[in-house]
Amino acid sequence: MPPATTRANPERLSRPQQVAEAIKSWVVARGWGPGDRLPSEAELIDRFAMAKGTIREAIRILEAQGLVKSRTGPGGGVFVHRVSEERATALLGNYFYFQHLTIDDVYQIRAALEPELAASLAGELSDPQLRALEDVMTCYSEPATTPEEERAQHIASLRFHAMLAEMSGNPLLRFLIRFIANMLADITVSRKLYAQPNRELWSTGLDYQSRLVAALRKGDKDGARRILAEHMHNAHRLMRAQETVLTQRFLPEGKII
Amino acid sequence: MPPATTRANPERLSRPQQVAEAIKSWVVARGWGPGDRLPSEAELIDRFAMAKGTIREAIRILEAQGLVKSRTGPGGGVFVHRVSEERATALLGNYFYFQHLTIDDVYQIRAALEPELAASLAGELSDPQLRALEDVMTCYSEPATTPEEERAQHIASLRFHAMLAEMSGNPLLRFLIRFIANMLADITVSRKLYAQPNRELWSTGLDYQSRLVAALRKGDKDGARRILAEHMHNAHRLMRAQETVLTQRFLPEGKII
DNA sequence: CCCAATTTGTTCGTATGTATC
DNA sequence: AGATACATACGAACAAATTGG
Repeated sequence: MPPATTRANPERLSRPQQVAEAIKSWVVARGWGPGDRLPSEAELIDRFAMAKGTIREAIRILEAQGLVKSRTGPGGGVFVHRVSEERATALLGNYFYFQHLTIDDVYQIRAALEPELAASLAGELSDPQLRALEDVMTCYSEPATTPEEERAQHIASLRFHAMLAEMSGNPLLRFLIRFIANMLADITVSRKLYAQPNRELWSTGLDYQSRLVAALRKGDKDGARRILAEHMHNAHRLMRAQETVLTQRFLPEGKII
Repeated sequence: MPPATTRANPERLSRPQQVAEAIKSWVVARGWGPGDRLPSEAELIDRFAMAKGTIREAIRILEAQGLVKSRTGPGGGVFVHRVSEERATALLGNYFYFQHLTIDDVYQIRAALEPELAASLAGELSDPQLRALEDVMTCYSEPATTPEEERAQHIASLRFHAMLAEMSGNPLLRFLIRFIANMLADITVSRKLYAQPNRELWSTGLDYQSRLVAALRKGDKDGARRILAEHMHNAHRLMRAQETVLTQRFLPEGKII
């Protein structure tokens, strides 16, 4: 059993949970991977000597974690599935739903991670990749005239960062930056009604990003790091000034960015 | 649109999934929080006009995500539950089970985050907190004589970092560092049998950590940042030298650190 | 200590939906 | 179109756990 090293805590697992854990152990022990088929419902009922409902609940647990997918029909069944980034993002988002994150919290992380990302990508990107980044920048080549437009530009700007992360060869860095960008994109900006679009946010953001792409193309690691560090510092300052608040809601599974 | 030969819309949700999403929406819309009770199984069966099994599967989905807990008996029921750090760690670990993380990947993140953590804590810790850190350090005040002992010291050293993270007021930073420490603690060190315990790892690690605690006590932010940065750089180098490999396995839900 | 009420947990039999051949 | 193989859903009954009298 997976928690063979079960903790002293006498917290018992329900039977479906036990079955789910047992199946996970099978998968690991037998080296099964994405696409491999688990025993059919009927077989599982036999092997575990449990009722159909119990087995089905176990499958649901694994499915909710993103570890399996099931298909009906002949040749169907339950299959091991690589946990998707969307699922992982949604599940981790559930955790932070109950934490109170502030703008400061989020930007402390961004300020630490994103410059590192930029440095690691400098000189490593292909021309199509660099052009793809420039394409996103065209979404905000003109200053926004309404708060709605500005919000759309803000999201596009976050997509720029998510795309940058996507190009990293480090899966951990990639996930973390994209996760944070998704959280920020999911924010509703609470702003006084008379507030005008922030031209400074637009112009400095655009300036930073074009300088960044230039540094990336040149292979200037230190420059890229420094530019993004400044960018983060500035974005943090401007976000705070706008009294942006992080609203608490469950992230939908579909990715925004 | 593509002909019928292509697979049917994969976005279709099964009924239990629909119910689970609907319940999540209720919780958010009505502002329910941890401890609040969901309608009973019987009520849900009525409201959704679905069979008991279907409703139960929906509850299981929410439970697998760590969002609810259920209790039997009078006064029992299904209750909204704050997603625990352990659960979030296990769920996110499932995602990285299918990614191939290298030591380099992990240390790129540690090198970016941990110095920032140290700087933010300098001068902010109470005497009991600083003493707690020093207590953990006593676990490796003597050099290890066997590979097993060295492994135990390595884990204790990771606990030091996890404790440090625990003291941060930033929930995001706290989670990320503890998550990574847990992953590293879960690693099995694959080492040639004739390899001797690495005295250098021990002595430099101990030295760094005591200098760090001193800087934290003194409130020397820049010093703390620099010490931890050097520490990470060195640990990275030594881990690579030892040909440590990241084994892929599902993290058990119980926290190691 | 037992009993009764309440609520989730489990079982079984049957029927339906869906994809493949 | 029909047969087959699989998951999906339903409903009624029973079991187990917890609380309070």
